[in-house]
Amino acid sequence: MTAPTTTLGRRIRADLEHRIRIGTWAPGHKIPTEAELVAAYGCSRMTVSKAITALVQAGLIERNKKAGSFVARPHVQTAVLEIPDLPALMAARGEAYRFQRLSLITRPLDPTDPSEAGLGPPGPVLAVSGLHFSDEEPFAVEHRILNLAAAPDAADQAFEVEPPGSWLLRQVPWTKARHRISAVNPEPVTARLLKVSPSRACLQVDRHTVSLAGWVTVVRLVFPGHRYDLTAAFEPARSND
Amino acid sequence: MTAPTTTLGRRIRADLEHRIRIGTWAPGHKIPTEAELVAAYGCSRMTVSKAITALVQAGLIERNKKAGSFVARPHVQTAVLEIPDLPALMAARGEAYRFQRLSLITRPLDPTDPSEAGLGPPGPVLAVSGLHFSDEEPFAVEHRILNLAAAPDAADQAFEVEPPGSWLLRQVPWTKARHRISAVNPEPVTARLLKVSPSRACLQVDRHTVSLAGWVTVVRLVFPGHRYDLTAAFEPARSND
DNA sequence: CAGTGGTCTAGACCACCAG
DNA sequence: TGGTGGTCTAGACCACTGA
Repeated sequence: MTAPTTTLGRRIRADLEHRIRIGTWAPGHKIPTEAELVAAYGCSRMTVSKAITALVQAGLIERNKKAGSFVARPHVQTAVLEIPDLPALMAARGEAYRFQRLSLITRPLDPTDPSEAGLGPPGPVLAVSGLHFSDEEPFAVEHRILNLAAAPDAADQAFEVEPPGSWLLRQVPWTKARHRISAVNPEPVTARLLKVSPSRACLQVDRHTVSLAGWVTVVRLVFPGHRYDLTAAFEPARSND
Repeated sequence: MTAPTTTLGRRIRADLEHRIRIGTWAPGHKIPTEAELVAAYGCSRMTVSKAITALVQAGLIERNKKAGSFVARPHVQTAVLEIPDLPALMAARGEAYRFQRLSLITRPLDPTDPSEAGLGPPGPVLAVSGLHFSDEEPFAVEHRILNLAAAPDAADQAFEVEPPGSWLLRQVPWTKARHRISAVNPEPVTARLLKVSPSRACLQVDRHTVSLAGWVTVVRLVFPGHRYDLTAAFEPARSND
C-alpha cells in the first residue's frame, strides 16, 4: 500500500528480485508463471503482473509469450549519468558561478557545422561561444549552435550572463539528446581559454538535443580533466522503451 | 494491446506525453485527475493509472496525493551510458579482440588500494592487470582488484585469455556499480603500454561494483582518447527509485 | 492448439494531506 | 475532512508462439 511501507506487490517484487540477485535463479532460469505466483501468494493476477512488469523494466526479467518469464542475461551495463545544469552544479558545490559570452552571431547553418546527425534544412542558427567560471577559474569552454526554427525566442537573448544551456532548459524543457563523451587534447585556443597546457587531457561532452520541433541545439563542452569528471549511479542491463 | 500496436493505455500515455512535450502543458501544470481522465476516455481507472505511472517512471510527471499530478520540472539531464563488455564491443565492431594478462597476484587488501568507497574488511583480494587489444592494437589498460570473499571462484581463474570483466559478468551477473568517467594524462607505464604519448588525453573509467555479497571488484580502465568514446542515448529528468 | 503473458474492467478500501 | 492517488480484486477476452 502507500503507507505501510510494504505492499503485497512490493513484497512479491522484492522476493523475486532477491532470488535473482542472490543467484538462486540464475540468468536464463524460468521463473514461475503468473498463475503459479497467484496461487503462491494468494493474490490476484494483476498484482503479480505488476510486480513482474516492474522487474522487466528494471531489466532483471524477460518475458515471452507461451514460453514464460525468464531471468534476463545482462548485456551491457548502462550507467545513468547525471549531466546537470552547470550553474546548478556550481551552486551544489558551493562555488561561485559566472558565465562569460565570447561571441554570438546569427547566421545560416554552415555545412561545416558539426552536423554529425544531419541537422535537417539549413535554416538560420544562433552560434554562441562562452566560458564557464567556477570561483573565477575557467571551468569549461562551450561552443553551441541553436536552431532558431525550433527556439525562435533565442534570437532575443544576449546570453551575456545566463548561459544558453540554462535558458534552454527553461524554454524547451522536454527534449531528447544524445551524448558523446570523450577525452581530447584541447585546441590551442581552448587551452588558452581554460588556462591549461594543450597537452593536458580534457573531457569533451558533445550533446545533440532534439525536441518535437526538430533539432534544438548542438553543443560541445570542454572541461579541464583535472577539474571535472562525470559520476554515474548505475543500473544493470538496459532500461526499457 | 499486445498485437494491434496501439492500446488504450498506450494511447492515453501518448496523448499525455504529447501534450507535455509539445508544451501545451508546461512544467508545473496540473494534469487532469484520474477521475477526469476516466471520464474523458471512458475506461476504467486502472488503465488511466497505469498510463500515468509509466510517465512518472519516465520522469515526465510528478504525483502528489490530494494535490494531484503535475508536469515535472526537468532537473538534471540523465544520460544512459552503455558500458559494454569489451569483447562484445569488439565483436560488434567487427574487430578482433584479444586480452593479455600482465600480472596476477593474490594478496591482502592493501590500504593504498583505491578504496575510494571503504571496501570494508581487509580480506584477501586478487589483483589483476591486463591489456585489451583490438586488431592487435592496444586498446585499453585494466587494473582490477577482485574481492575473493564475494567471488571466491576467481581464485581458480588464470585470466590469461578471458578478461576478468567478462568472467565476472557470467559469475556475478546482478550487481550494481558506480562509475567515474574522467579525462587523464596517462602514467608513463600506461602510456607505454598503450603506445601513446603521455601527453595524449586518455579516457579513464573507474568502476566500483557491488553485489549482495559485498563489493565485488574495483576496476580502472584507461583508453586512448582517440580510440574510444562513450555514447549515450538519453532521457530527460531522473528515472526513479 | 493450448498455455502464456497483455490488457482491460468495475468495482473496492485506504492513506495521505491541502484547504 | 474530503478529494486524490495507491493499491488490490476476481474476473474477462485476446494475441502470440512454442511444442
